[in-house]
Amino acid sequence: MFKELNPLLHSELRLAVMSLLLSVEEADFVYIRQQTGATAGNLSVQIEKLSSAGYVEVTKTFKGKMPCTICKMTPKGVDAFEEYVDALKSYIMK
Amino acid sequence: MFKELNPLLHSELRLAVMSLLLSVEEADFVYIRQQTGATAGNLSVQIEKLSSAGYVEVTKTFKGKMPCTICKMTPKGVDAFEEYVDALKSYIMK
DNA sequence: ATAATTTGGTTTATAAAATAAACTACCTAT
DNA sequence: ATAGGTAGTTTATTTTATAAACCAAATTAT
Repeated sequence: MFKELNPLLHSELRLAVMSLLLSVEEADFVYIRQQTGATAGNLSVQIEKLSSAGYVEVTKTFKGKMPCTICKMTPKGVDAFEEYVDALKSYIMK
Repeated sequence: MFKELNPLLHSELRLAVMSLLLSVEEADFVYIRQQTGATAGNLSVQIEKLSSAGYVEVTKTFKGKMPCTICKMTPKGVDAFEEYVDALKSYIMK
């Protein structure tokens, strides 16, 4: 009847991050923050969750002398996202 | 960029209940429980939330001698659901 | 008849999640 | 040197979801 919704993706901010990364191939912390409107603290926590699930790969570099955290979706992340969208459809399509 | 997701609907069980009620016009507690696989306690809490938001109308009756809680989607609930689905699309359609 | 069991729930307690506030470290301009 | 900004992280608080415990009435078994 209703498919299970991956709780890691069923979160507004994490879903936004994933959606963003799906379309841009790579994005840094500041950009994601701007696009989502999230607070830095919240974003930091949620990216860490996506990272430790293996859905996004996080690389810490520097842009000049400023730290720069780059995020990139993994193939596993793409799969999870697609499965989530598919599951969602069991709720929103009648 | 990303539309806000109504937090009342962005919950697996409440979404399932709403989705169900959208298609059946009216359903009792036991039926919803069967279809969603939820525990009675969880379902009771979530229906109460949908009810106090005015998204579903709850009528307590009896079927024979057994209590029977009937739920029915309200127009406000339909609107909220549609808006939620629309908002979701800002995340899942690229 | 009365004792267990089941049904249809509600209430309360606990676990998990989201969010905000506070903090670190480093840079920049005054 | 200190005041303010950037790029985050950590910690604490609030909210939410879920499960466990409970209740009342009905049913079944003894």
